[in-house]
Amino acid sequence: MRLSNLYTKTIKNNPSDEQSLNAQLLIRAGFIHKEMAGVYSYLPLGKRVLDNISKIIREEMNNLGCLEVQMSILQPKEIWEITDRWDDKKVDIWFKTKLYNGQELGIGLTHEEPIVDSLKSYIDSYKSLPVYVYQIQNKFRNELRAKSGLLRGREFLMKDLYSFSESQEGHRKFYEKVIKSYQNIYSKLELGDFTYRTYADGGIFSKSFSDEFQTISPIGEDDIYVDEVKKIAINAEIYNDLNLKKLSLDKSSLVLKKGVEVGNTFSLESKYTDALDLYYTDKNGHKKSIIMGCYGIGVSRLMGVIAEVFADSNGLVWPNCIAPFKVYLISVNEDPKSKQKTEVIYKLLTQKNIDVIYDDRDVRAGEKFADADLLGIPYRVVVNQNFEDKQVELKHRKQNKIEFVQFDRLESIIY
RNA sequence: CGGGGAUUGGCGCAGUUGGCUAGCGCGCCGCGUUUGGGACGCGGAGGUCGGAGGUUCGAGUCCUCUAUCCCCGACCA
Repeated sequence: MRLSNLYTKTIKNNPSDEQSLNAQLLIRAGFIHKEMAGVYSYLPLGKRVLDNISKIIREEMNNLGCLEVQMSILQPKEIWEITDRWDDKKVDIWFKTKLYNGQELGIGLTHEEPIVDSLKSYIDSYKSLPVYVYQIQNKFRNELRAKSGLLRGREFLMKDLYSFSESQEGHRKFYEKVIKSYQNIYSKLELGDFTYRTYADGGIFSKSFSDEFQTISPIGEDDIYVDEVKKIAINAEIYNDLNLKKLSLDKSSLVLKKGVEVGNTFSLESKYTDALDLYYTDKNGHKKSIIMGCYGIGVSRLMGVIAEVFADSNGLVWPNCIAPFKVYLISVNEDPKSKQKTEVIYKLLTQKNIDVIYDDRDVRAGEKFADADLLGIPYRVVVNQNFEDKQVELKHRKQNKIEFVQFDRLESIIY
């Protein structure tokens, strides 16, 4: 993409209506636009990051044999009344609306009820189980207080996976596979070293713990006790002697930290499936309950967390795999032929399917460097006099040193 | 929902004890000089001060109500 083609632009001042680093930088760099408190639009650059994160999650889900669906945002109230989750006194974060005929509708805040309800049309026998189905969609929650930029919004992108198993053993096995898969996702996003599987309250439906994935950051809302050796943690909400014993955690090796919940997995037993009358018939012809699990990852929240934790004083720093572009290509004005040469390189890189932003603006080099840094593009390539020897200047966003490499080698360095 | 802070061109801000044509920086447009870390000069465009009501000869400055945003707390299937 040519920068001259990008309608967004960077700004030097932090917006006055945002305190959190992630929102400040993402707005300054033109990744997101604030519509109202807790509601953001994703601009061309931000959309690419969001899609790249989704892609990584999607790959992992597909590897587990999960199937992606797109569910409706508008929800009929009847199915929610069955599980007693329609009443505002029970679930106080609903956005609701009405048809002209007066029929009440909910704006999807989660999708357990509708997915279970829809499966009734297809699941009746043990032969059709298990079912693993996921969605990556916007969810809407009327939070009393939106905060921290992308970390707690009223409209946000979320991946939710729902599993339906015929037995506890089957469920348990799959559940642990999802945990593994989540760990892969956080590793790929370069958050692995400081994202902890964290035991948390299982909720009213479950005797067991639920699992949260908490990324350590001062901006986090959760207090968690971390065992840095065992690489697990326990949420302060359930921190007590009994639970420590259950989890064989030793008080003396736990450190209190702030965490951002970037994922959550629940065992739901058969609470929703029973309630909504989704059963299956086993080999012996007996009607049996279906064991359900749900597994969420906040995609837009992850974008905020990553922006937040990797940023430096010059701006954003994206991990390679989710950066909106891999290369920020710059021509310099001191060399009169630089622009022509850069055009050539731009075309070559593009042909090789490398995502590159070509800063073709007629501005001074310093401004381009500053923007390259602010946008957090992993590789900066500058074309100057050295190109006569097929050399271009290469700089990694995360490092300060500049190296000169043969143009042909770029492809092997950039991935 | 309780407490605190904020709201003035696109963005960030300043506006004395109410006083005459509401300023500054960034950005934007034009011309010129520059050209490796957000250059500089000159010339422009652009705001009626979140909204409503009130006090006053006179309100961005005072009063009342209200909306929105941020932070802390409560809350977070």
